[in-house]
Amino acid sequence: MDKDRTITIYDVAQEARVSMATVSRVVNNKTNVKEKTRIRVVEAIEKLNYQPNLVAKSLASKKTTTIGVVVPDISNIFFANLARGIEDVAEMYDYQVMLVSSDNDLVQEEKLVVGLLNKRVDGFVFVGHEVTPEIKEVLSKYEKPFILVGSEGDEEYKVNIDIISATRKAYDTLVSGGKKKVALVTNSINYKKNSERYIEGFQKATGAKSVEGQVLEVKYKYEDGYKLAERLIDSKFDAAFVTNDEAATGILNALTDRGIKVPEDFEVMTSNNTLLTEITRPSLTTLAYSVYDLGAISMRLLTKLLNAEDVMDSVIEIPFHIKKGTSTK
Amino acid sequence: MDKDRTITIYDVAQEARVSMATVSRVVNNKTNVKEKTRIRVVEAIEKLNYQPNLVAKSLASKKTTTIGVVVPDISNIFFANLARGIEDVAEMYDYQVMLVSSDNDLVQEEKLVVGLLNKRVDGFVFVGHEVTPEIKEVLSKYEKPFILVGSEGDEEYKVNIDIISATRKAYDTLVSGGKKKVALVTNSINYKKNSERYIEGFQKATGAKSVEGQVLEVKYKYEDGYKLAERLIDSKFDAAFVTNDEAATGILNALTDRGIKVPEDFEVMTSNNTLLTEITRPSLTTLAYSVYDLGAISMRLLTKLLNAEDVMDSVIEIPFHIKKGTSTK
DNA sequence: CTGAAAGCGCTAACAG
DNA sequence: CTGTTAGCGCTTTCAG
Repeated sequence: MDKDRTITIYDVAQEARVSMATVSRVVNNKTNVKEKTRIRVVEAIEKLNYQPNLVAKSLASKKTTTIGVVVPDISNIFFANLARGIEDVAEMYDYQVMLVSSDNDLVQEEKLVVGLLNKRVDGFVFVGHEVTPEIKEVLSKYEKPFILVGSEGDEEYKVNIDIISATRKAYDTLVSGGKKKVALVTNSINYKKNSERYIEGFQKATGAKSVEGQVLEVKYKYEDGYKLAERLIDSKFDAAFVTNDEAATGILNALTDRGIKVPEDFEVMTSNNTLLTEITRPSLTTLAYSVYDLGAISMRLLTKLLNAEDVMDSVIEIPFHIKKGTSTK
Repeated sequence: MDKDRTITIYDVAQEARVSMATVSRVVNNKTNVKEKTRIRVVEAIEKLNYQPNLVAKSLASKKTTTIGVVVPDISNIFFANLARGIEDVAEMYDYQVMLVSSDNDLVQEEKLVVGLLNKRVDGFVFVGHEVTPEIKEVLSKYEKPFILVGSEGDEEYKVNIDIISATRKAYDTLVSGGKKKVALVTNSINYKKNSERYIEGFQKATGAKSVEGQVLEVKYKYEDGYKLAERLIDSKFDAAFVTNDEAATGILNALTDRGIKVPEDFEVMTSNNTLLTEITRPSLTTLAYSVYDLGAISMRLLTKLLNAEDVMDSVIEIPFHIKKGTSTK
């Protein structure tokens, strides 16, 4: 009898002179166990230092208590903050998180999702980007619930800010500073549905039927924003509302590096309320809301779905306000 | 016969008129299968759209092809970059990543590790912080390999830069700019072993036996750095080498916000080469190396351990250089 | 090269 | 309140 054998529920059962079923019951906190037996079992568990094998449990119960989190890129500070919120509440509810970055590559993403599905995650939260029809199909085939956070789309479960009204407020603060020609800088290639909302808000704000020529495209990267600044200047814009902090930071720095005074000659506003907005000089005026909460709330919603709790609202809007930095007047 | 039953290896076996064992062999790319049979099986797999249940596989094989990644805080840009490197190579080798943030809370961390262990992850990478003896013990009991990345300690497998020589170079670039009194700003509370190295390097660089009074404590947060600046000024330092970008950024901004000219009156240097170093004005001079690679290399090392490949070096040092920003002369 | 059969460690009726 | 008994879906000897 080798000592290093892994202790199973069966060993505990023997030690406590009960059946495996009873051990299983106390391990899972089922109520129908006599107090005296429970104690005996608990003692046996401690004596043997029993640790449950959760993969066996998963196989038998068809639940893994792990969820998949798909972000475009975990090294982007916005997504990282959001992921942290997800992680913390996952942990509170005893879920583990499998994290993957999709890089906005749809083919890649489908592969990743299938991989997670084969590991039988119980559900998903998709961060910051929509879900393709293909992925939605496989998700529904496996009957796995999923939440969209920080993005738009016609899915059932979503948590986000009200982009349209946020954009209107952003526009208002820009023009109230005396600016005339404001650009909307967004990424409609990788974040299509989100962009559509921003554009819709922008239209409503400007009162124009078409905002063509006023909507500029960026990748959500510092460098990309930096490069875009030139076009902003050439096109005689004097303000920009940017839908991502990294890009906004690039724009801001490029502007000041070229000697353009912010906010005197050009105002810039951003959207994510990350640390970056505090770091730049001038600091960035931003839509303000807790990115962390966005994640936390979406994960909480998912736990409700997984535990068949009532969910009052399948679409949750997070409140926001405008936080003044020195990049606007 | 309901159509929605999940397709198992058994169904495939029937369809292909072979045994489960054979299906298992082709699924796992074993060589000992006749080409003709293999084809029949593959066709059956495609016809039925069979997807393996990886948790069943894990239970039977005692391997999960998932690894645990423990970071202090995924919302810290440095760790997020590192995690991305880990994630990418994990994916290349068909591993999934379970990510947890420990918040430098040792008790919490042990709980998290035990949780991952119960899910039978195959190995760990610990990012940016040491592993307590308690955790090491449980790890060895389960015989799970682990890598330390971005931190020091006496563990077997490590990947990091050479902190001592890095600190010396940092010190040299600071004094070569004409500074006399340079501070080492680090976090020895949460990153003890790492700090010891920095301090050791600092001692060697200054040639002093004691560097007391020159070593200041920060948390690795922007706010914390911001607050610390006052002490730096009061103590008449005119330069600082900071071991974390967020903290360094805080110091830099606090300095300039108080009207102190950087680098004329005060030089600051940082360590992580993250985006933050480019964003600040002046930009930060930093130790330069690929944080992403740090993660990627450590994960690659782990795969070697898991696949029983030869590992030439159990301790890997990543090359680095000094990247001049405008925060030093 | 292929099949039979015994698990992996746990859950979940079902019976008592 | 407790025990018995099938599985969950796959791997892995061991024969042949």
